[in-house]
Amino acid sequence: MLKLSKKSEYALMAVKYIALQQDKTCVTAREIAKNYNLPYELVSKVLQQLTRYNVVLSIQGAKGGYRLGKGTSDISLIDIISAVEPRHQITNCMMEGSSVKDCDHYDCCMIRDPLIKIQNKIDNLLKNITVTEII
Amino acid sequence: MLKLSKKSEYALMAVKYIALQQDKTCVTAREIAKNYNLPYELVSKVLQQLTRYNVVLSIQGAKGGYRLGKGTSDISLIDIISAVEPRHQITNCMMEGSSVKDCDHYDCCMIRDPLIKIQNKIDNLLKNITVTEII
DNA sequence: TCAAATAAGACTTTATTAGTCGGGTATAAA
DNA sequence: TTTATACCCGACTAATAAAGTCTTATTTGA
Repeated sequence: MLKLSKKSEYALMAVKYIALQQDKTCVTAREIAKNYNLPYELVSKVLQQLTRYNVVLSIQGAKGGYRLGKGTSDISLIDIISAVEPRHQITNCMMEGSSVKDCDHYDCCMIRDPLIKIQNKIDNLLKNITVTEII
Repeated sequence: MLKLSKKSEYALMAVKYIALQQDKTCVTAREIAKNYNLPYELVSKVLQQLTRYNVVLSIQGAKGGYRLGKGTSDISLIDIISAVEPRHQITNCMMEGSSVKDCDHYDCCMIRDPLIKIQNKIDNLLKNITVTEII
């Protein structure tokens, strides 16, 4: 269905929000959730995943929160989406080390090559849009 | 997750299969299902949807089956995918006539415009690949 | 020490996708 | 005119994935 998950949407919103508040030392998950009326737990979870991939960095404890891990022009949309959606591939068979076990038609599949090309094009598309462009 | 549905995969496989058998007057759903070991009912359903959108045309009755509705260079991947997956948009809010009811953050959404641009780029990508290119 | 914040994972609910089934219609050929 | 083969269509079920909730632990500034 080529549909973006809520996680990805929330991640994009969160990163954009943080990017727009760069004057502050950091921004809390609660603030983002409140501002956009999103479930706090999910926003929180998404930010934790973004932290693991260094898209944002976290400051723990009271007065803690999140700030960007790099400059806005160094964060591409693929960084954000793949952080929260590690298996964002359009089909199972194009994941790292995929094989017959991921697909009943691995051997006879006639559409894998074209799909891999499409996957690469979509990835490039998302790679070429940075946070700078969306703020 | 930007993942393609099985329906779309089967549709692509079916169309490619038919395109490769153009010497035959038509190809049955059963033949396609057997050849790729796909569930017949699903292949059948997918072909019916492709028929509605004139991607293929159906010949009813005994000795019936399917053949392409247009030339291979006139069928793009977006034709095939949108036939079986009418709501293939990356988010709900970019469907024809979408409004506040489709999204809790329609009014305050800060990422809609960039996402619409991405949607358009993906659509163009799929529009520019025809069946000719994948056979 | 306390309050506010992140971290992490288990769990539940809901939505979507995938697959199945049954009955209907069309048509070539015996 | 009967039969076999094939498309047509919608309802249903099962499986999977996404979305959301809850609980507990850890960090740290005041």
